[in-house]
Amino acid sequence: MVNDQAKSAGPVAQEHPYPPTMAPYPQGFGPTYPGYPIYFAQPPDANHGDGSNGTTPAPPFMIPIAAAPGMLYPYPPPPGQPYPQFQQPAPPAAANGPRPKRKQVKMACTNCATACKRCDEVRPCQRCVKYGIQESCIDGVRKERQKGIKRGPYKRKNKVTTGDASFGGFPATGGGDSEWQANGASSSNAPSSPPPAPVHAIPHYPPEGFFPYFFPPPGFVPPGHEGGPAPDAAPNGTSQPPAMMPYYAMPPPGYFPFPPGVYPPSQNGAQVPTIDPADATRNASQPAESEGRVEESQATGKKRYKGGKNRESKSKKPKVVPPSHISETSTSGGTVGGSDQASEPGTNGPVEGDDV
DNA sequence: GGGTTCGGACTCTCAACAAT
DNA sequence: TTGTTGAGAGTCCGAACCCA
Repeated sequence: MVNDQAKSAGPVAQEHPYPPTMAPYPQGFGPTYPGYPIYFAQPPDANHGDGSNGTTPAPPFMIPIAAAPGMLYPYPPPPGQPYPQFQQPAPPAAANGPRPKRKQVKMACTNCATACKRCDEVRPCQRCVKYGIQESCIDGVRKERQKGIKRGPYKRKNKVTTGDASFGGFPATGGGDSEWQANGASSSNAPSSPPPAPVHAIPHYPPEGFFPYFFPPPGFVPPGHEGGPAPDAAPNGTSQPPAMMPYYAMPPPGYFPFPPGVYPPSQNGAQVPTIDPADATRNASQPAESEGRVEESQATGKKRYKGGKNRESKSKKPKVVPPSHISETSTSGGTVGGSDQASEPGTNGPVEGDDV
């Protein structure tokens, strides 16, 4: 069964409203070329400088690369170091890791909220456009949080004194600053079981202000956060990548980005499509969307609804359309689109204060 | 087979608390 | 005053169900 995203994977779905100025990566950089950043503020195009020397600043752009999972390459390997070869991530492996956080919109439109479907920030949202109900695609009204609710004494959690901030689901483990784990997977638990295959899934967005960096070459020991070598540096100079890729606010010593205009040519000249960062996040962790979700659902032991058509409406979120209304609208044919929006308030206008 | 419904997991927000 | 906690409120995944 295709889900909403899959169903909308047509032309409409391709028109992501963001990033607004995303431009295709200049042709000439093959999809397998690993030496460049996925996310550039300026494209490494000889025709586009940084704007400081009279060249035309190019718009921000981003490219997906077929790099090994967990690898981002803002900087090419140092001289003499070959570009590593990668394989596409194995979907099952990604499914074993913790699922990425689901990103929600700030406020879903009334139609999407009623239908419990994904919305987006723009109005009308893609879904409403798809179903031709953009007139009713408006933000709902968020209820005021009740004030004055007495809350019990809070239990202070043990403060983690490793001094590390965790970047959005990528907690640094206690062993050291550079001992990162993919998607928050802990390296300290499950000591007896063999470690899972290293899934170098990394955040698709490095911490703000940081640049992702490719795995150091053999023998390269990045400086630790406190000056010492990173504990997870590849021992004895093997090419075994660390469990987690470090981020560098600046290129590490000995590694410098190419100046504008002098990036090496591509290896195969294939065109690289642009991607939506949001989708990138989703896709990276869910290479095969349906498969991953099935597994994740099974893994979480998610109970699923077993009711019938006359099941009660959600207790948590009272629906604005009573069953009788659903039946009425679905049979009257007075709606446009004929989708799950048929029984939505969109056709009758937004129902505000439905639960007030 | 495609569309619809909606249970419930998941995420976000922010007031209540706790620490300083 | 600042930082943390945790529950309320909202989003939306995805399986069950419906219908042409």
